[in-house]
Amino acid sequence: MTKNNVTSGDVARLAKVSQSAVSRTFTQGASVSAETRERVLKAAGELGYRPNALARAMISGRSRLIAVLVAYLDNQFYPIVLERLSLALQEKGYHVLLFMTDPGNQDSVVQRMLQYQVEGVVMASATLSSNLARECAKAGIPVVLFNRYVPSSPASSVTSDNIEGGRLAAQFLVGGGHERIAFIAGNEDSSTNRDREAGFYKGLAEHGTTIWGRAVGGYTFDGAADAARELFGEKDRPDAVFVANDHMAFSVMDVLRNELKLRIPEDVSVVGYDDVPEAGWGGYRLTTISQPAEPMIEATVSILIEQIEERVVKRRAAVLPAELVIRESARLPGKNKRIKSNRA
Amino acid sequence: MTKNNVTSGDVARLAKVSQSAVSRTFTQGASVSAETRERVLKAAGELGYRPNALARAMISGRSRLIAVLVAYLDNQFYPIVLERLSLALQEKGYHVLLFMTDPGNQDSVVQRMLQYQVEGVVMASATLSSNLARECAKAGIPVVLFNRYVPSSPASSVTSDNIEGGRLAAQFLVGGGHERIAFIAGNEDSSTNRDREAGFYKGLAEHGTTIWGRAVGGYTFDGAADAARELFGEKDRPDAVFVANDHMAFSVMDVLRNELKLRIPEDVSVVGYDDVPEAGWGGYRLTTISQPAEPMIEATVSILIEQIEERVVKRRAAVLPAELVIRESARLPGKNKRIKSNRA
DNA sequence: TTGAAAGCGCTAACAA
DNA sequence: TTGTTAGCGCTTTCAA
Repeated sequence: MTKNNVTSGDVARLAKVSQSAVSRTFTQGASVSAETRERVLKAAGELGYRPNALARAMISGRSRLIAVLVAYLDNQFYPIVLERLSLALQEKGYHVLLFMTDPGNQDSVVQRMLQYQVEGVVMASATLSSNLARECAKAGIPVVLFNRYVPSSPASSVTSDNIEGGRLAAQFLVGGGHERIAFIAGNEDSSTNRDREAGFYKGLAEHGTTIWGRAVGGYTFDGAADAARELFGEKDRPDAVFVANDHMAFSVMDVLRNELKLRIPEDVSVVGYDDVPEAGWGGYRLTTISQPAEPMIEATVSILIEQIEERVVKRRAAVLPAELVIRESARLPGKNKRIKSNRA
Repeated sequence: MTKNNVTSGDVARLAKVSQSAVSRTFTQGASVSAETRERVLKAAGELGYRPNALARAMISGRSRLIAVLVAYLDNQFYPIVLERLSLALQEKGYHVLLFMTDPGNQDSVVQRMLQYQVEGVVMASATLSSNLARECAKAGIPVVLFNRYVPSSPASSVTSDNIEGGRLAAQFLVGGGHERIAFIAGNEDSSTNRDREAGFYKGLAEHGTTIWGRAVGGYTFDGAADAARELFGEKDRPDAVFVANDHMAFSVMDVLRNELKLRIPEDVSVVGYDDVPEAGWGGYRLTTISQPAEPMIEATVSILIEQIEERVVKRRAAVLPAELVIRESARLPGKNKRIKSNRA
C-alpha cells in the first residue's frame, strides 16, 4: 500500500485511452485492439503499473485465494505437501493464505479466512470442526480434507487407500514369519488411524492370525515412545510392530534400540506409514507404506479448481493407491524388493 | 464469494441504523454508543454478517497481509520457522500469503505479492533477487531476510550469530583433541555459510590450528553425501568435521557410518548447525550449534510490524546468540555438558 | 472495439 | 455519537 499510487486511471491518462481500455488489456479474453493494447502496455511499463488484486477481487468476486489450514508441521509429511500444494496452486494462478490452527482457535480461523473471501479451503493435518464445515457450505466454498475424511460432512477428501495400506503391512509382516504382531495407533479419532488399523486387522485375519498387542501413540513423537515402552516393556514382547505413521515409527525405533537394546529387525520388525524423507535415511531405513503425495496433491487441486470454476460444491472423495516400500527395518518374507498394492 | 451476500448495508437496514454505524461497530476504537453497537451486533448475528476484509483493505490501505517466501521445505528448520511465524503473525492480526519460490520464478512472485498489496515480506530459505529488493523498496514495503542477509541491500535481516557459532564449533572440536579437522560448506554464496566458515577458521586459528580439508555440499542432502565421500575417501582422512547445517550433517553421518564403516564419534566427530528436531533423535544424536528459532521469529515480527505501523522502512539487522548443544556425535573436550556462547 | 457510467463493500471525512 | 457523502481501484454493463 503505502505508495503503490499508480492506478489504471493514471495509465489511461498517459496512454490517452479510457480507464476501461486499461482494464481490458489486463483482463484475459477482453476485446482490445492491438494498437490500444500496445499503447496501454507502454504507458503501464513507464509508470510501473500493477493491477490491484484486491480491487479486482472485489468487483469480480474472484479472490483467487485458497486457505490452507495446517495444525503442526513437525511430521515431515506435511511440509512437503504444503510445498507441492502451493506450487501447484501458484501455477493455476491461485494463492495460498496459510493458517495454523489448533482445536482451540478454529472458529476464529474460519471467520478470518471467510473475511478474506477465499474461494476454497484445504485442511491438512488439522481436525475439521463441524462449524467450519457448516460455514463453508453456507458460503458455497469447497473444502477438501487432505489425508483425512469425515463421512458425515459435505467436505471432499483426498486420502491414500489406508485400508489397503494396512492390509499390505499385515501381509508383509505375516509373510516375514512374525508371530507376535503389535500395532501402535495414532490419534484414535482420525480416519487415517481407523482405516490403517482396520486394514491391518483384516490383513492379519486373512492370514489366520490376530493382533498380539496394541498401544496408542497419538501421532506424537513422545506419545509413540511411551506406547513402545508399554508394549515392549514386558518379558513376552512382540516380534513385530506396525506403527500408524513414520513420524511415530522413528520414535519407536529409538526406544527399541537405545532404551530396550533390541535389534531391528533381528529382534523386532518395524513398519511405518507415509514414507517421509527420513524413512530413507541411514539412521532408520524404515520399511513403510508410501503415500502417493504427488497424486494426492493433484487430486486436491483438481477437485478444488473444478468446484470453484463450475460454481457447484459437491462432495467428492479421492482414494489413491498406497504401496509398500521395503527397506531394512523389517524381516523379509521372500526376495521380492517391492510389493505393489493390488488395487491400482 | 459465491454467496457471502450479507453486507454492512443489509445489517444497517435490519438494525435501523446507518451503514456507517455498522462499519463503526466493527472497527477498533470507533465511537459508537453501547445501544447502537448492541443493535448492530444483534442484526449482524441474525444475518451472519462478516466484514469483507478485501473491501476494508482497499479503503483503509491496510491489507494485513504478509508475504512469506520460501524456497524448499525439506530442511526441517524452515517448516518449524514457518509454523511459529504464522502463529506469531496471526496473533498480531496479520495473515500469511505463502509463496514457494526458486530463482527462476522470483520476478513473477514479486509481481503477484505486490498485486495483493502485502504490507511486508519475509524471505526464509530463499535467495533475494535484487529486483525484489528494489521493487519492495520502491513500494515502501519492509522486507526482512530470515536466516540470511545481503549487506548491499535495504532489506532488514535476522540471523543467529553465525560467526560466533562457527567459532564455538571450532573451539569444541579442538578441545576434543582432534587433529585433522575438516569443514563441509553449504551454499558458498550464502551469508550463513560465509559466516559459519569464517567463524570456524577464526576459532581454529585462535587455538593455533588450521583447516585440514574442505568440501562443498550446497546445503543439499545428496550434495553433502558427495562432499563426505570426497573428504573421507582418502586414506589420510579427517578425524572431525563441522558441517554447515544439520540437514547435511545427517547425510554425512549416513555416508560415514554405512558406506565408509566409520564409527561416530570414535573414528570421526561430527558437528552440525541449526539443532533441528531430528538432531535429537536416536539415529543421530547430533552435537550441533542451536539457532534460537523463537527469538529469531520474535525479532522478525517486531521489525516487520514496527516498520509497517510507523510507515518508515529502514534497514535493521538482528543477530541472536547461538549456543552449542552437546550430544553424542563428537568427542567431548571435558565433562561440561553445555557451553554457552560468550556473547549473550 | 471503445468510452461513460455504475457500483463491488467498505472506511473516513464532514456536518449535524 | 450519528448519518451523509465521497471515494478506494477496479470490472462490467451499456451505447455508441
